[in-house]
Amino acid sequence: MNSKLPSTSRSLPIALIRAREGAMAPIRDMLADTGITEQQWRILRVLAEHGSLDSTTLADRASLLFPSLTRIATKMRDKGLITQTRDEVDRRRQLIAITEMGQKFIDSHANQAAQIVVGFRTRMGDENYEKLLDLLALLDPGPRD
Amino acid sequence: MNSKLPSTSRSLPIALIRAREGAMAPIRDMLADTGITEQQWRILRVLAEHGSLDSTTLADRASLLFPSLTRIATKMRDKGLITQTRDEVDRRRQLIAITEMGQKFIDSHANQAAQIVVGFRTRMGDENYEKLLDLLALLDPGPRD
DNA sequence: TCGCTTTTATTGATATGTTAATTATTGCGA
DNA sequence: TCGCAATAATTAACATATCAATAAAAGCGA
Repeated sequence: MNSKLPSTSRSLPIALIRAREGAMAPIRDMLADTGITEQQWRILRVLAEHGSLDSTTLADRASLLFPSLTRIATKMRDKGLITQTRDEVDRRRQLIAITEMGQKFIDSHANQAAQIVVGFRTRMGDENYEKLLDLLALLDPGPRD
Repeated sequence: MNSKLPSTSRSLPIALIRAREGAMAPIRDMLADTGITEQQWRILRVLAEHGSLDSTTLADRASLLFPSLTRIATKMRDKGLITQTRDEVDRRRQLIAITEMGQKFIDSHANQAAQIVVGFRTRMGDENYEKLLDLLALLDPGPRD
């Protein structure tokens, strides 16, 4: 038999997927009917926090693959949420910044988003919440300068 | 400003995504060039563990949405990895079982997959590993009852 | 400067995620 | 039994994930 393999109920990848579903559900609810997707929300959050960023850094911070970012950014630019400008020094590079409209969207949902976080902290306990973030960081592969 | 929102570097959803990337990377490497995707591997794993299952239960155990399962199952049947049979009592339902070919694929990769798990346990420490699974379970939204 | 390599970004092709609409059965109450 | 709500599965439509291939610009050594 395959007693070598752990039960799928204790499988780390599956546990991570299910946890993500649970963590994202309230945010998904918040974004429903706004026309903003989960990934677009992440991009706006990162830009609001760090200001203008080059594409590579933005993709890393928002945990998106580059090709995904390319396509999402095009849509967000068309919707007026971000701007894309060529780096005049290195014309291969591109700088992405949040627009006033994008910032307004963040502002108008900041309270609700913060409440969602409070909800999880309350539900799990502050200590567990912090511990979980620390343990997850151990699995984090990417370089986060 | 948005000091209400946590830094994206301590964002639970982003941490979960990045952790999943880290956890899946070795499995992705293992499956590369086999023609079996990550999701197909999960389905085979669940079927090998539980035997024949109806679609709804399978989707839940493999953490897949129903429409995704429909498409993936069709491909897996065409490849000879699983079988799909109508429930004769309730013709709406469908039973899915692993084939001998599917089981062989599991068997031929069980050792390698088990080694990957050992690697993570070693890297994080057994105690942390178990603790992480317990904490993730707190976020699990649970089966659709 | 020329040619080659590297880096950055886009595009292509396929698979999956996600919600809504649709179809096929079943179950149930008037 | 008829009609309709509920369930299981599929299909549609769009967005994203993922890897491969390509294009464009920059860097670099002969």
